[in-house]
Amino acid sequence: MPRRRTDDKRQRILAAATRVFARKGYFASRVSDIARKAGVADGTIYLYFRNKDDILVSLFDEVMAEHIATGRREVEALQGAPERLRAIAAHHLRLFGENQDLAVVFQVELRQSTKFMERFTASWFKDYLDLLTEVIEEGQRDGSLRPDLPRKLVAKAFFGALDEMVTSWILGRRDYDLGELAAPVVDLILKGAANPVTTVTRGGK
Amino acid sequence: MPRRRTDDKRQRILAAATRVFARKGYFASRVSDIARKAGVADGTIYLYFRNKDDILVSLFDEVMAEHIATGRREVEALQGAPERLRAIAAHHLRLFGENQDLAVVFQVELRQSTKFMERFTASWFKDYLDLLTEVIEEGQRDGSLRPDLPRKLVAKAFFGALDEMVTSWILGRRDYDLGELAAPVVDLILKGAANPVTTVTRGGK
Amino acid sequence: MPRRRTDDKRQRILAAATRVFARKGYFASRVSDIARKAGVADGTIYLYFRNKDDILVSLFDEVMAEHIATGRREVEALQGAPERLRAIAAHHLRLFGENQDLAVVFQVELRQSTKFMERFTASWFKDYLDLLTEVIEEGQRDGSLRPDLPRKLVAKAFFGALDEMVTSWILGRRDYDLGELAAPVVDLILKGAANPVTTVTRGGK
Amino acid sequence: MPRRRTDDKRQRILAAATRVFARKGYFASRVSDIARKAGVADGTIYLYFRNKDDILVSLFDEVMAEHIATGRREVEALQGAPERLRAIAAHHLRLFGENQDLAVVFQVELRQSTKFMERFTASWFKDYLDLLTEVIEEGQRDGSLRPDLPRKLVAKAFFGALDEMVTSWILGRRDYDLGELAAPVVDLILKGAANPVTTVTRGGK
DNA sequence: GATGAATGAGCGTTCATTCAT
DNA sequence: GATGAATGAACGCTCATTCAT
Repeated sequence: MPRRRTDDKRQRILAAATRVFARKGYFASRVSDIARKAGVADGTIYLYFRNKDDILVSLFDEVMAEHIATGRREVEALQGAPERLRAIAAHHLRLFGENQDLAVVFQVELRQSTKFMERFTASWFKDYLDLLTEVIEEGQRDGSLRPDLPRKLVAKAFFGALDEMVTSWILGRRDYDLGELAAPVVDLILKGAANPVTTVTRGGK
Repeated sequence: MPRRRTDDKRQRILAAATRVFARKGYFASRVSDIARKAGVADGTIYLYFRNKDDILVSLFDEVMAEHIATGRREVEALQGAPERLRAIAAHHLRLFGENQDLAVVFQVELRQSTKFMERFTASWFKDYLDLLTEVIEEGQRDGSLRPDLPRKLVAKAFFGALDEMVTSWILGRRDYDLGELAAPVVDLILKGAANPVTTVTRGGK
Repeated sequence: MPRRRTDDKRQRILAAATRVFARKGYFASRVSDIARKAGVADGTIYLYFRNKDDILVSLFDEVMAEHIATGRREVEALQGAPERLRAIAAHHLRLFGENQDLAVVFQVELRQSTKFMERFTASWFKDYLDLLTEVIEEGQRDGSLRPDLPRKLVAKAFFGALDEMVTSWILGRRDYDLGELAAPVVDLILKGAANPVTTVTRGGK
Repeated sequence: MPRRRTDDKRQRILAAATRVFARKGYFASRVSDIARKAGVADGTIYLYFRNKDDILVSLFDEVMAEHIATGRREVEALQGAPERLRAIAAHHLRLFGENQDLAVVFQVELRQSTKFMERFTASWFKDYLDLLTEVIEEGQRDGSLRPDLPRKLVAKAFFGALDEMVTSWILGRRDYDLGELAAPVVDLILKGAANPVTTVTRGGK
């Protein structure tokens, strides 16, 4: 067995875990299933991860760290809250639409227990919400967004809407392109579902 | 210990299960924990439920059946999509705000596996989404809602926003009233986050 | 529910137990299965039997007591060991051939444990063997049977041969008449499998 | 405790199981009893056997495979059906006389359910009966055995007689040598229990 | 570093038996 | 006598983790 540069093995284990968790669920997945799929011995897993939980947590931390960073970079390259929210939504939906196993793990398996949920809330979710809140705050400051809505609430609602798109898609037939929902979702969140014509007409009087 | 006859026992088991699941998580909860809390013998649980899964599923089915029915009744008593959406949001947030253990079970424990998720998606969630979709459809027909947005997408986004309010609240300090978020969430979904002033500015000449 | 003369119930339970044990095996049979088949409540069983074991043991004791008595009576009506052994064999094979459930219980279920085996050895089997031994002893005394074979051994071999006929039949397709094996088995035990012609012819020369 | 590698462990488990099953009976024996006696952890049992049933079945299959092979070899080294039947009987009785725990398992525990019985009938018992039937057939062909008796019936009666010797011995005080019964049993089966002198004399007159 | 055999704690579920009615 | 709801002890098996090699 050739000694590859370490860490190739770590990646193989994470990739294997993503598939196995997505297909069988976290609890039903055996550490030995992951080991087999990764082509390593059971014990080897424990050279790279503290325990089974740590695999799930690491999987999540590493994937998310990268994608948040990317998201933040993209956002900084754009001007205006609407444009930025559009970019974030597109990024979010594309990420999961293109990595279905990851989506399942993220939308379902990661939410097994308050233990994971709290961890995820405290780390990645907080960062993500902060990013959204900053964008919204800026939008409120520059007048593109209504100043009377609580920023955090808007951020959560925006996330909730995106999150539900992903979950629905995961649990359904997945026979449409998840990424294409970005535009209408952002449109809804920005302009609202109410008919402006009516309002404007009346107001225009 | 007296040999009771009927199914106040069933209710006691469900109530005990709600507490135990909420505090320890579904997997970490032992059937014997539930039995002890309900004041019955372990075996008695199996006179009322097929197995541990069945407790969770029944818990969910029974609570939700009632609350959907209530929701639908409330909706029918009101006129206009905006009013109705407001009622649904208030109902949704109040339900979980007032039953925190139930909220934890519903937001976290029930979503831990695709098995439960799919069940929940196919039954209660479908009904709920249908209710929302009908309300939205009516709103589009009577002109109160924009006709250019896909109804299902609006329904999902609306649900997602509410769902996220509950989850955030559950995982946070719960130091505010969940029910009071109904108004701003509905306001956001109806009017949007974008600043109508911009539009008005043009009109404001 | 009419109060039949007691003991009809006991018989119904025993009959039900015979069927249930034969079909599912003693261990896999539930007391509640027997109760259902007998048309009584679970608890009622315990008014007639001490416990599950006691059902099997009673079943066995009662059936066997009768059949040994019958056997003994038949034997006493006949003259000569050969005739008597023929009658016993016919009786034995007919009993089980005509009561297949009983045969299964007797050949298989009753032999589950040394506990049952020892009980059965000490009671019915001992009586049966005594009967056989007496018949053989008489045969040896009156010159119809070889005096040089240990009586008990002949009795056991005779029983073993019959027992194996029943067991084979039970486990096989049961597509022949068990009772018809009585004649050849007795013929074998009496005259032996060796070819007498050869011996006699040569010796007769 | 050192981590051994191979399957002296398997043998230790089988040996332990034989003792435990013989002493407590199959059902009353706990997997943990076997593990303790074998000096391994409970879980280790399941590295070598599928489940508790598999231990019993394997025990049986492995022991019997060897002994049938030995029996067949012995038979082939001898001439004439009588000689061969004598060898088989001696072998059979010696095997169990010298392995009392095995005898108990074989005569009692293995016969506790039609499940095991059918398995045993279909495999080892069939082979054994085939061996006997072949020997008998040859004897009928070469004139040493009566041609008018059904071969299979003789084989079964022979087996039944031996089997009963073992069972009686097991359930009794075991205060005689089981192997020494081979000669009289074979003598009985070959020459019969009837008094030939009487018959021949009278008939010869 | 890598292996994988061994470990043993842990638990859902069954079902014979009891006993208040 | 009869019922059947309730009891709770009992156990086979799994699998995350360890560690001698």
